[in-house]
Amino acid sequence: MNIEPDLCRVEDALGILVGKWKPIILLHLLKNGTQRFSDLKRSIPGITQKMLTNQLRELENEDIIQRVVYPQVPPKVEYSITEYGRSLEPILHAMHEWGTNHIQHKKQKMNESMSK
Amino acid sequence: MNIEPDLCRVEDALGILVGKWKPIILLHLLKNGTQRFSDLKRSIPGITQKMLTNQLRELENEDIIQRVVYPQVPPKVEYSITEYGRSLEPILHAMHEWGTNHIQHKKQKMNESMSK
DNA sequence: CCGCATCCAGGTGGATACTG
DNA sequence: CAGTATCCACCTGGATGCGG
Repeated sequence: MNIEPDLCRVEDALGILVGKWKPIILLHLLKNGTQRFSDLKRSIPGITQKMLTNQLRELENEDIIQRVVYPQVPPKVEYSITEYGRSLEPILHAMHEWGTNHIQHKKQKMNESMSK
Repeated sequence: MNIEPDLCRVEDALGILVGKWKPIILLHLLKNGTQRFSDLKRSIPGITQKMLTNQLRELENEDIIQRVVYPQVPPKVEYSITEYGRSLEPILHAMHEWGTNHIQHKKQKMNESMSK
């Protein structure tokens, strides 16, 4: 891994995952496969239409997800992870594992300082 | 990996890495070991004292780095990665690899759309 | 040498209303 | 059903100056 600012690419990966709803959107698409806009909206409590559209566009621009429009009334738009997008899965998984362990780690620290 | 909002811990890991200078700080400490405040400041072009202090504090609060103050004049403060903090290294490494590949992927997409 | 306080610009995300 | 447009509150991070 190169640490020089111009050669370090950690930020590039980070930038794609960062966004209030991006991880959860990706996890839904990874787990459930192709989903309609309304499916995602229903599955993600609290998200607004604006933000869902916004985050989906950004992921689409990076070629992480695919958007398919069916020209019909009422409209139907399906989203799915691209083959390329799947390459992010190990990273998401590693972060989930680490995060889960981190919760435990913090609890321990808490207890240690309590019992002083 | 659990996808339920309350059980998904991707955000927890992400939150620790997110911050304009956190990845670069961590990479410096991982690569070079213990560093003084002024060492880090010099190694990271563009960072201000305020932000360096700020980001170091946040990492310290999560037990990722350790801060040691030598009570002397002029002051001397050393920062280093904790044992626990090292558990983030695989994730940073994976993100760097992915990011490096992503640059290539984007170039390909560029060329494809150019030659149409 | 290291850190804090203040002030401020810009970006991110939420609420709401409207369109094909 | 899916998306756009507008307005606004908040947060992050940059500039600068002071202090032990």
